[in-house]
Amino acid sequence: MNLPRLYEMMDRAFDVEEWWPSESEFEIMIGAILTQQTNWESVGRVLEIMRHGGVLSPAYMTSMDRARLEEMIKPCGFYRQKAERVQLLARYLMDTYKGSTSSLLEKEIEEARNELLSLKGVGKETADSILLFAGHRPKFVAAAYVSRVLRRTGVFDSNSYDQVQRFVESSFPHSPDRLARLYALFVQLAKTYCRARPLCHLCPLREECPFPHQERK
DNA sequence: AGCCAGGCCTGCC
DNA sequence: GGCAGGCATGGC
Repeated sequence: MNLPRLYEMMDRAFDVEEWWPSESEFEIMIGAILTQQTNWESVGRVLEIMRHGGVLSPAYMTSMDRARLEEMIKPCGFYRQKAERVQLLARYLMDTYKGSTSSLLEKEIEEARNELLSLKGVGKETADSILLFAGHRPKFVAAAYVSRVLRRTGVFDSNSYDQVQRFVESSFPHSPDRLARLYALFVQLAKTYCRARPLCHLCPLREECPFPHQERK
């Protein structure tokens, strides 16, 4: 098995259009933090409420009362950390770019990445998600799901974020759209059928599924 | 009734 | 550089 072939198989089996729905770059950035170790459906509900409340702008979020922000974020878990971190991000955008997200996202990519990484609560996966989905920049998100799928398919065996990222970026045609789609496909496959308890018998890849049909763990 | 979720930070080695 | 523990709510 190799990566282009795995991509074609997953692409035929899954529909990942509109996989990261959003109305603005800032909303994607906030969502990227809220979704850390958290079910996306919970995040979507919170974002919906925020959108409706007119909260989703750097200026407004910077000025918001912390306790009120925490209450809004509570359903996503880790709400104290996340409230602090989204507010720090908003404040950074205000102080550095007058609230313009594109000013950050359109900078030279490694420079933008390093700035994101310097923010509290923004690690590699979150920074790369923001660059890829909000900035449409060619950065692959080497999430845990990705290395899990690559290992089980025998395509690439490493748990190192940097190694997995380098592997994908160097062995796959990497326009932003393709990288985003590839990432979405990995997550869609892994979260649905290849967790701790594999559901291979339900997987739409069926006999084409490259995974060993494990029973458990 | 547990286990898991579209991670990150800190502290330690 | 890697690893353990903490962070917290909600869905299945």
